[in-house]
Amino acid sequence: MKITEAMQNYLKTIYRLQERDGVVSTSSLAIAMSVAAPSATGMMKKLVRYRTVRYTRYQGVVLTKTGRQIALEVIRHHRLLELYLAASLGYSWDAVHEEAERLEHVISEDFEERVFEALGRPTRDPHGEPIPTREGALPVWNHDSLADLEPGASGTIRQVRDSSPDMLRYLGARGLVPDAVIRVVDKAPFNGPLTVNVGASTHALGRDLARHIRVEMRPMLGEQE
Amino acid sequence: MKITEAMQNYLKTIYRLQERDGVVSTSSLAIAMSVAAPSATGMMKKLVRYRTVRYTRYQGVVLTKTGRQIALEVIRHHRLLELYLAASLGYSWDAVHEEAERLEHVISEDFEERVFEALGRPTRDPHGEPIPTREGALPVWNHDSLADLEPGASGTIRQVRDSSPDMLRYLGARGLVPDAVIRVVDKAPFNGPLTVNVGASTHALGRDLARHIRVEMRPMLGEQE
DNA sequence: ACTAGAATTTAGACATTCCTAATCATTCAA
DNA sequence: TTGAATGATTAGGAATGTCTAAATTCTAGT
Ligand SMILES: [Mn+2]
Ligand SMILES: [Mn+2]
Ligand SMILES: [Mn+2]
Ligand SMILES: [Mn+2]
Repeated sequence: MKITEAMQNYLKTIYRLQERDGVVSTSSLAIAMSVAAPSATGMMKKLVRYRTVRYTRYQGVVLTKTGRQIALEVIRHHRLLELYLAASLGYSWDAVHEEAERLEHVISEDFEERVFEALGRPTRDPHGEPIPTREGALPVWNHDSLADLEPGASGTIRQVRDSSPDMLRYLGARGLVPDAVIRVVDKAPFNGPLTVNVGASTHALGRDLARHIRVEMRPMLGEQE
Repeated sequence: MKITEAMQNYLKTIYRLQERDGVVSTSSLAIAMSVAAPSATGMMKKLVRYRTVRYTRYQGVVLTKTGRQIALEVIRHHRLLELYLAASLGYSWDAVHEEAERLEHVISEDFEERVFEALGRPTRDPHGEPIPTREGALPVWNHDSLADLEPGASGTIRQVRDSSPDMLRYLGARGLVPDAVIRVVDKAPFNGPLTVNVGASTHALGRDLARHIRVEMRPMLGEQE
């Protein structure tokens, strides 16, 4: 009754898709996992045997409580590792994901605990994502997407959502990282770019980029009428 | 043409047995790998296709140059990881092996390099075993087994050879670790225990234990007649 | 309500790595 | 020199995780 690495990856992916879509379809899962649809169907049957998902033919899957716990355990490993690689081994934030993706399945609980303590019991990873607790609790934040802010709005970047290393490098070079204070100067119409202020500099950001950035808004001054 | 984790483990084990025995028999390999003999035979055929071993039916195997390089690469990962776990995460020397055994197959060359530098380009692991260089060079030391020393002999412990966590804990608690200075006080006959001096204390060690300890002898005083 | 097209599942296959049972080769001792 | 014991290989099969091709089910548009 061992949870294999493949099973862990499916559970982790189902967790992510379920957050986004509710019930998870076989095809969306297959695409997210980069496998053919029948592979996903086959794995669903296996995950049912392990009581980690509820699955109805042609109707998609959702995680059981057990499945969610396993997913969160793997996500905890992943995010602790990302932070450890960045903080203790000097990895850049665009390089941590790939390495953590393989390590997450092989570290022991002892390793997890030592890293957790070495990092000072952190709660967020280098991209600002919350780190699940040992008990599998995960704070749900609902920050605004930078793409939804209007000119004049300002706040603090809280998360830069999973994106390509290239995009992360681009954003990082411009100071668009968690905890940076940001202000929207302008927002061009027709899905045009946002002009934003970060620190001393100003940047034009396409909507695709802006959508990946989550901001905790500061209440706007002079809006209290 | 990917070298799988199973292949890496076989190559590593063949390397170790070849150092000890020369040509490696299927059965000794199977025992060392904790698999049935047919599994070892099957893997030999596969390793031949990858040109990592030379194998003649009923005659055993030896590594090719390629096979040896791969084995040393994995051993480098293993020993760097053992040292890193001990030095940077506070693992005790009896716990590092198990964790390194799984991590060694999944770390990147980048991770290897960063750990190597973080540790100050080390040359020996927590058990005193030499760490192969990036290029796959490995110094061959020929230290004496503590079991072979005679009363009066003294020297420095250089290696404590692969043994059980229990044994390592026992030896560690008594200061019998690499770089410790040791002197043989007495050696009981009939395969009896050795009485040794380490630091300020004296211990009686059975031959089985003593065989695992490798010592660099100091030339004995007053032996120059 | 039908039906075409999309989504999903089933069928069958392959690569890995391991196993047990049976067969074959080697070796050593009489 | 021969045959029994030991060691090694072959034969056949299971589990895992993937694939393509074919069949099935669902869903929307008419
Ligand atoms: Mn854990
Ligand atoms: Mn992350
Ligand atoms: Mn390496
Ligand atoms: Mn070691």
